[in-house]
Amino acid sequence: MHERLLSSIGSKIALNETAMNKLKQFFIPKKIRKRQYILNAGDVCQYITFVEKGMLRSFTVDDEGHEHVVQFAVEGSWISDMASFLSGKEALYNIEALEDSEVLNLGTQAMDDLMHQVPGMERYFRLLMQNNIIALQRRVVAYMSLSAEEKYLKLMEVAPDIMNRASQQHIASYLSITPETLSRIRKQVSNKK
Amino acid sequence: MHERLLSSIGSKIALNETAMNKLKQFFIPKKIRKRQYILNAGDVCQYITFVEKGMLRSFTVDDEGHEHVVQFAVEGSWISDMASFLSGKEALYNIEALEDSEVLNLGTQAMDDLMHQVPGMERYFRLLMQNNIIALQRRVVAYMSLSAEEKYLKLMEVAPDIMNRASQQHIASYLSITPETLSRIRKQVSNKK
DNA sequence: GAAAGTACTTGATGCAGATCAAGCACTTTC
DNA sequence: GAAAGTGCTTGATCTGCATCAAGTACTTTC
Repeated sequence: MHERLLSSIGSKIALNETAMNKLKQFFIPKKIRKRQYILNAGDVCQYITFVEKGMLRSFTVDDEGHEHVVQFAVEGSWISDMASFLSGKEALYNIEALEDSEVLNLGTQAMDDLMHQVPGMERYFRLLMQNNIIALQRRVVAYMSLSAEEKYLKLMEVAPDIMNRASQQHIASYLSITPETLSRIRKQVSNKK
Repeated sequence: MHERLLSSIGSKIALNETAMNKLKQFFIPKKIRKRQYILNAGDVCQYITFVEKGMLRSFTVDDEGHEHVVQFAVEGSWISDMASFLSGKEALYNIEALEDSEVLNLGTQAMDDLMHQVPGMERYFRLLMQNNIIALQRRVVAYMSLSAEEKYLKLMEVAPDIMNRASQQHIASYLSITPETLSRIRKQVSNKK
């Protein structure tokens, strides 16, 4: 149940057997079923969640009732409403399982303790955050400079796994285009070859 | 020359006199003039830069030659091409001073040493990165769900200082709209009152 | 296996914001 | 202080993608 977690952390910082065993204890394992929510907008986000198996998405619903996918999380990645998790304020995002999934939840206090008690964990999280920023900046630039088709092709190139596993609606929402447009783009792209 | 830096760090972690003095030594102070570049796309980004005074922007130029402002940095904030700084690969962004400015540069090695030698700095940077992520996610959602006018009003609300100090072109670029559209929006908004 | 729900496709139409173009105001230069 | 450069405004036109609408295919339910 913790293989992915340990290999993710182990790839960035050195971990001995003792550290590994200690580490595990801070996390709460949980199985969630497809369509199940682990966070509802308006609640306070209690955990930062590591995905061992399956796939989740975070999304907001705007004033017109349109959904916007903020993030997909597959095996080996983290998901949360960080603003809410860190501040204790109401979450803006919902988090929903897109497949039956297994996750490891880390609470606020547990995260603090973990960083104090297991050497290197502060560093691990810093590196994680850094990589996250790089990815987010790229996404911002993509939204600013690319057409619908270009965004689609770029995502295809960067995250083909997501393209295969997520529904077209959700991919469209992530790219910030309508499902209709995505459908037309797909047709066009497949005709070109 | 280091007041802003020390107060920024001091607000997130405890710093005694000794730590403060030690800290300063890792940074290279530099004065830059308006329009001067401190990073050119294609070079490797050597520093993460703290702004003591003035204002800078990072931006990319796309295939059609259009500029896109990724970030504004005013007093008390950091700016860099993080992907390049961390990986040693070619930078995608340019960084340019929008006013005469004073900055403190932190090199890769210096950053590492700083985190090892001054307690709490690892934590400081983690917190910095976290807040950055929250802001970036908000920006992504804004791009996805808001109209040009709404994005303008939101930025006005969140960062009125930037609206006053940056040129209209740069603000338009940051909002990912044309200067013409921004001009029209401004007129509209001022008429409404 | 009929019925209802859900996901994707395809077509017709509309619109927010881009592009193109020209003019105005202010600032820098020598 | 004339000339050139730079930034903002305003108008006319164009366009990529959204919206609305209807149809098809596949999946779930009992």
